[in-house]
Amino acid sequence: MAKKYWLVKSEPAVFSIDDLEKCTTTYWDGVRNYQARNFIRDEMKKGDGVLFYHSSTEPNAVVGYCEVVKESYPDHTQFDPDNPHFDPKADPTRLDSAKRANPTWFMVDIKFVKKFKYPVTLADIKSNQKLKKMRLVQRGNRLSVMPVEKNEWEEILRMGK
DNA sequence: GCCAACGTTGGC
DNA sequence: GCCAACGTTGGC
Repeated sequence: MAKKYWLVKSEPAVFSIDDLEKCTTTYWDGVRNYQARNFIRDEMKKGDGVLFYHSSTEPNAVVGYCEVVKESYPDHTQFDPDNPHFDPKADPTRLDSAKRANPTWFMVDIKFVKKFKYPVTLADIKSNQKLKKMRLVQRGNRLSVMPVEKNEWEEILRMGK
């Protein structure tokens, strides 16, 4: 299976590339969108490259990249009423319920690889012809996890250094 | 803070 | 199954 490429969004006020650099490896929890869930559950494989994008900040930018180090497993935060990502529909009141055995939401582990010397801003991406087709810059795309083409990955790494 | 886009929910 | 209402995302 060929290596694939992804982009994940994070608000740096919540979790930034610096936070990832500090902890090195983390689980990517809290994805609550079915399309993004399917990418995580079915398609993200160990060794895949993941661009790390800061959203809702100034400037919005791809700030580095990381790597998938553990493939999909249940996102435990869906079951925890005290967690902001709690999902009452996924919640099994009983620990042995079928819902816990058949979870709705999944996560992967990602590991820090590199912080860009030059963050690749949203404006940079929009003004680069080679990146016109990126899902990130297509109309109304709110996915927090999305696939990236190999040539787009290479171009962004080239821009960020 | 505004608002467009779009996913989800719930009444029918 | 339709669709209006509502909530969230995220750029500006």
